[in-house]
Amino acid sequence: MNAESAAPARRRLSRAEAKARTRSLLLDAAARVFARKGFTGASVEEIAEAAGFSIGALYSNFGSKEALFLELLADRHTDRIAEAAQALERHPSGTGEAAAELSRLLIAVADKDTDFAPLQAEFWLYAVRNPEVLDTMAANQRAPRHALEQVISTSLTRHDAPADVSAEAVATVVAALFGGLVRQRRIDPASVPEELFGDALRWLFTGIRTGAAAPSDTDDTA
Amino acid sequence: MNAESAAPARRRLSRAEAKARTRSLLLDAAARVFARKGFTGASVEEIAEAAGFSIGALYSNFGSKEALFLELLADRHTDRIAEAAQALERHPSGTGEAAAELSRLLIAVADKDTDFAPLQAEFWLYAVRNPEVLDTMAANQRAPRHALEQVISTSLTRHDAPADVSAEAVATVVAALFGGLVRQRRIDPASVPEELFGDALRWLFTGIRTGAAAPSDTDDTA
DNA sequence: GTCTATACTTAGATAGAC
DNA sequence: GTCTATCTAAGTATAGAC
Repeated sequence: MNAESAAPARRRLSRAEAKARTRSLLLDAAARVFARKGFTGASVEEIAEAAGFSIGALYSNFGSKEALFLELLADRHTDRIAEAAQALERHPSGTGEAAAELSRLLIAVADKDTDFAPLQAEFWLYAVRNPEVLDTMAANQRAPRHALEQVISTSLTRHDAPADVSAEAVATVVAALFGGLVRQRRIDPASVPEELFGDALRWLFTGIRTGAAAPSDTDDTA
Repeated sequence: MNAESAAPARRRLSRAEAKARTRSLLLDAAARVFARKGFTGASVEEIAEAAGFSIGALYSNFGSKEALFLELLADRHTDRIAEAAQALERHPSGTGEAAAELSRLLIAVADKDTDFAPLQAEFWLYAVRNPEVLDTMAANQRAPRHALEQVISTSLTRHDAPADVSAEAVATVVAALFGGLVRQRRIDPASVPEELFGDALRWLFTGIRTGAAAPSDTDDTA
């Protein structure tokens, strides 16, 4: 029932360790409460209670409610896009199995990790309303987005895609589609069946291989 | 400076007309303030002031802040998806010009109508957190989504797309991609250049014509 | 039908006890 | 390092004047 029995093989926690643990628990609780109530709707009292601490403990670890939120925004932005990139890497052979696994990932995120999409929406809204953190958000995207871009890049070259198709553009499209479909599934699950994301990816990559974008580049001259 | 000079050829407003006008102005102001501050962050005082009225006038027209928000959610949900469908209808010939016009629409929505995406996000968050309005949101989507579906359906049959590709599925993908790219452009405009949406649509429809989704349907038997 | 003044509630943040 | 008590500000909603 006490803290010592919960720790696996560790002695009593040092002061620094205890504080770090409190911080971590507060951040976890904050992610849940912010996702469910929104940034302004969430109260520091509710966050502190959800973590099992008092308001005072929260303010002893974070300067303000906003600072707590910004720490989440900067640190815990582990985009599910990174997982998508890993899923693609696991299936270098054909696009069929990769597409199926990405479909499963989308369904899992939408249906199981119910706090994910609302928290992302809160981050996005905060960034749009507070332009000073726009860079932070863009920076957070960079790593997972780059991973996705790399996987897509090798896939494009292997399938002899037209040279004018940039992996960055495709990665942006895939990520946007992922986020859009996750949201739509929360509104109307029937409209986003399990295989839809995989089907869309197959359509997309087949179309890219066929070289559909090239003709548009010469439109200006006509 | 007074109300009479503003009205074109109309006499003094009747009581009912004046009240309807007040309601309309309050709804307009509410849309702006909710988009900029969020549902919980917006105060009825700020909404009333933005409309040029007092708090009392607001409560004389709406039962509560929530009722005002819900009226916006139900009535002013004129999705930009409907415009996308119209843009597609204007170019029945080839996909090239239609794709270009949809690209322009996306850029216009993202860059000019800066309140649109945040307000949609607020609606979505509210619906996710208050499941009793999920049906309302789904119902709001139906009309514009159906229009988009019809345009896509005729386009699919004209181009001899595989019969197992449903227009509903494609419409969902197009709408999700639209929303996702609009949001991404607000975070990092450079990552969503003007032609990206059009390129993605060309890839998508080329891939569909090629019949890329068919093989996945027989996976179960293998 | 709209405005002014106000009652009531909640939430963010701080200070001092332990 | 965390908790209890409290101060202060802000916001929803109402009641009665005009």
